[in-house]
Amino acid sequence: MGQITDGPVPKYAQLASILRRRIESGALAPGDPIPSETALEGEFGLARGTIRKAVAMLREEGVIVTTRGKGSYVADQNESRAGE
Amino acid sequence: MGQITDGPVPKYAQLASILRRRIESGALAPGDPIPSETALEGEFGLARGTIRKAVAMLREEGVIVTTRGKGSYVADQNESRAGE
DNA sequence: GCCCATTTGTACGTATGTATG
DNA sequence: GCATACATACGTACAAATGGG
Repeated sequence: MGQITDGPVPKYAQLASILRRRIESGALAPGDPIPSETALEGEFGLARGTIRKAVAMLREEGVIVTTRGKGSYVADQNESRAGE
Repeated sequence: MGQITDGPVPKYAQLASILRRRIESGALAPGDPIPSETALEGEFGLARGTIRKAVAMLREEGVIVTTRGKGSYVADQNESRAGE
């Protein structure tokens, strides 16, 4: 479950989908921290650059908010979402 | 001597080799402190992240022992070494 | 106990090089 | 050429532990 597979869909897009589902399902609630890039590296066996691309997608969607030196957190529902 | 060079060998691996030699040669004896990360930055002109990778290698080899807030020290010879 | 400097630990930001399809 | 993916490397920020005064 939640495994990244080789195929036509880029790994970073797959990871973004997995994290997005965790949030939409409520497994990760607003204010909750997203696993760190290092943790996600270990969990999915991806390079950090790939992790960062996935996280950047969610950030652009307004799903998460990132603070340098601290981490990424699930955004509040009424937070502004780009491109909506 | 002991300089880090550009090339196929990663800088963190080069630094790990240099420190390992200092220990194996006796220049650093069991119980002796390893220079702090800041000191190694200055001595070798490397970023802290690179220093930390080298030190992590030696720690995994069981060559040194690290305590947060104190520093890293040359391990005793009969200290357990992973993967031996 | 409290401050403070030092040191390690953790985390994100950015850039570059290599390899592959 | 371009996007993907990995690895290396440097920079910056925040956090926690240690020890001295």
